[in-house]
Amino acid sequence: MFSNRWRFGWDRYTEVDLFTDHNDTNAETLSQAIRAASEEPDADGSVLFGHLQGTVVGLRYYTGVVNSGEMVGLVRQPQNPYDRNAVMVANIYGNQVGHIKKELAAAMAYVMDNKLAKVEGVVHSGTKNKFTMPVMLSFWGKEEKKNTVIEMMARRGYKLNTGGIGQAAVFFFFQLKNAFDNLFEGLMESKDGEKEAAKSVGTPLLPHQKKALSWMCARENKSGLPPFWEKRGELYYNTLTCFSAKEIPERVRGGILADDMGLGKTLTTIALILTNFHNGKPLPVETCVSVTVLNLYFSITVWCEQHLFIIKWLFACYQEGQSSPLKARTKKQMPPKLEGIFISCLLFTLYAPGFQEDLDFAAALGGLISDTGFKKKKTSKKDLKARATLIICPLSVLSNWLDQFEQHVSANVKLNVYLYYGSDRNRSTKFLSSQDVVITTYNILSSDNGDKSPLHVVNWLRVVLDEGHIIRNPDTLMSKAVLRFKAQRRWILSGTPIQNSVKDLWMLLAFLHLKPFDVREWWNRVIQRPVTQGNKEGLQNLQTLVKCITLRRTKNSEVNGRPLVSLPEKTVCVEKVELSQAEREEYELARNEGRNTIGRYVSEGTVLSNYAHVLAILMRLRQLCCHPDLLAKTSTDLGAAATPAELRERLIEKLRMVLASGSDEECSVCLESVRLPVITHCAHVYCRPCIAQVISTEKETARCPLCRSEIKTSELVEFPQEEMGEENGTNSEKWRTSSKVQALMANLLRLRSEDNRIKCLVVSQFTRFLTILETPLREHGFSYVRLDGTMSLKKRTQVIQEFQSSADSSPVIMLLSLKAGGVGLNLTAASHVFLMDPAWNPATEEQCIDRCHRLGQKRKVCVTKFIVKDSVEENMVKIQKKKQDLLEKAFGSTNTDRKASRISDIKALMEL
DNA sequence: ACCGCCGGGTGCC
DNA sequence: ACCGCCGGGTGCC
Repeated sequence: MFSNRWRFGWDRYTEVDLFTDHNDTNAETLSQAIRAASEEPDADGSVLFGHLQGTVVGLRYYTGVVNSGEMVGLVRQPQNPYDRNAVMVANIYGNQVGHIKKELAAAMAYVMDNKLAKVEGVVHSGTKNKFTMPVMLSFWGKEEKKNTVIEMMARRGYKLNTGGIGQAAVFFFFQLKNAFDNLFEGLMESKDGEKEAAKSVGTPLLPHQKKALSWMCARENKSGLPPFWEKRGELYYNTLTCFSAKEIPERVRGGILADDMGLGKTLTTIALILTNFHNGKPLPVETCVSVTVLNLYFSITVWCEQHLFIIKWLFACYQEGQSSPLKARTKKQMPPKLEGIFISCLLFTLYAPGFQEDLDFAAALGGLISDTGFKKKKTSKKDLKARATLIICPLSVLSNWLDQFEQHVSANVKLNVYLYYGSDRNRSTKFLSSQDVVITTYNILSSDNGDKSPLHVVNWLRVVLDEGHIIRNPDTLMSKAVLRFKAQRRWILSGTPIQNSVKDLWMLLAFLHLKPFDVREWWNRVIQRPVTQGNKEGLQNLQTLVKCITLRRTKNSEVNGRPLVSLPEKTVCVEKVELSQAEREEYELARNEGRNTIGRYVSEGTVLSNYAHVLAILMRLRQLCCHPDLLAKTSTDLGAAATPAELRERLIEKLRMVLASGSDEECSVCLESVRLPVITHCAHVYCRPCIAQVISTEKETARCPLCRSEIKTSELVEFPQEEMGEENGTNSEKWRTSSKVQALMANLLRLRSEDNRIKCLVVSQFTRFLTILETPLREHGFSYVRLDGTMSLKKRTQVIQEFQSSADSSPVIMLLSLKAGGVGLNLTAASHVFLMDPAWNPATEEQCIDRCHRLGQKRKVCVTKFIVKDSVEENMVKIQKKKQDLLEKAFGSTNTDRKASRISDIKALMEL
């Protein structure tokens, strides 16, 4: 019988399958096939064409089983020797279940091979017999392919059931975003208790850091069931995919630490590395103490009679140790009886200077203590030899990691940290594996790609992705590289795990090997599509999933009723500024003019279609509040454009006007400040991805969210690249002051007279205003630096370093553009913040203030907001308050609400 | 495998 | 006996 297997090869002898355990090898290739099949371009714009009841045949030849309700994967098998149209059916873990019946397979093969549709299967009723079973197929694809596919299938006698397919509701990002904000909130409750860090961690941990450490250790050590798995009788059952397995599903060892910036993710990670080695023991590290002991041994043969026997014993052990494969470090725990001698030895070193180091002996001694003193438990399914933790971070924080290791690891502990960076980096895998920590950057990763890259050969104990949201795009080289690491434990550190949409999460879960969602198809079907279609259940599942693997605390979180971190007091005061006679006259003129125009729009009901103009009017007023010279000279009206080129020119001009001032223009789709701005033919500005999303969802019927004019992707106008970041020289022939400038200078001079080392942030949305402010600062001899969005990364870090320096010569003022820099910016050297002009979005202001009011701030922080009396600014502040209220109860607000509130905002601003 | 399909055996009722 | 019917053999692609 056994030989039949070979003789008959592909033949139909059932023995073949009974003898072969292809669960492992075949499942892997099938999984790969499914993965490959679903790694097609994003299925985002897909619509459901229809359903079809099909049949899976040949069940008896395969080992894969399917439960009622379980999803299955459909993979084309063009190489099948019996039928080149074959479509294989596999379960979630990639075990083959059977084939699609051949006539249906022939029809499907055409559709699948020509990428007309993606076909998905669900087995609704359980297996009635051993030979075939029904499968519900659904066809998904681009709207324009829909009819082709339906006709195609109909011609072969398969009528797609298109009934009951409702048009998916169009959900804008912000509605999801609200849900996401919630998604990552409150992930703190009832996690584990606190855990003390190993002794080698030199910095005492704060309570919330001990909690994080405890949670992280538990995530690495405990072997409970992963999310959505439960035990049902003898089987493990996945409640989402309805898949069940005999073996306990592999648990994700790791997760996402999504604490807010400044709560000490780095320190906690360092503590984790030192505290949780194999079997929950601390990382064995060399300590100077042990080295000293050996020095002693070699330097003095007879030192103290009462210790001689121990030294002899140690030496004996050392020799014995030579023959056993010992861990080459001193474990932190040592037998109590030895502690005495270690201390004695330490004391002795004070009297016996000039010893040579002998690391070999130290290493052996260390190994001996752990291996002979404490017998290791043989619990290892895992590779206990894995030692090194690989940390990948953006270049900008690399030095921070090195500093933090320096700072937080006890002085007497020697931790091997290798910086895998630069062209002469050590590529020896043996060397890398032997390190305690290897640090590298995402850039190195994308160049050090390929299977033979040293980073991909090493068996890591742990891989940590700092600022892990960097890999959210799965198409990048580094994302692909990150998935191929061999590691036992995987962590993602990120303050902002979701930036735009659910899609951002997939890469993170794939990196963590959260099965089955590491295969894109299952993720798309179970989470992404339900969620983007606004399915409550999908969102709930996502929430559960995230909750299981994420720890997130914000600066405002509380533990046992006490704030996580206590920051110095922060006071915010508003300083009302009176305009001068001349300024007031100019302002009133502009205001009346604008008020008339907007009033007309309001009564005509055309506010939203003239939105760009309304914004321009408001901008003009806001600029007048700061400084008369801020006014943009160019202000062409969008009249009837003669030619397309002319229209384009005018649109660009509009866009330039909105952007040039550096104001915080907000996209009406995502309600964030615009990224990659584009302007529509109706002159409304959006982020390109946001408006592209709207257009792709609504297709031909797409309309501008603000004015409902028809919009097309081809008609979106971008800002010409060469003009980006171009900063026109100020027309500073004759500089003049303004009331706001005066108010600021009065404050700065007063502060300097109190303490000339007080550092201030001076913040404006208008970069040109910052330029104007430079003149009086120079005149009064203030040393200042400037940070705005136009500066290169290198320049930025340099400026920040200068400003943060405590040297007497360091600048005391930073001119800061409101939007410049990421959230990570650390400007704790400043204790005073001057906000020169109110922002539309109060969160932007908060974020800016938080750059100095954050962990590390030692002084009280004083924030001054300058607001011009009787002006648009005062009204903006009122609306800000209202917006904040709205934001707090963010859920339930619909797009129409937002539009209505926008119109009423504008009316309020103009006091109409 | 409680079906369908195939092909050989068979042939009034 | 160029059909129908019966019953055994058989069975994914």
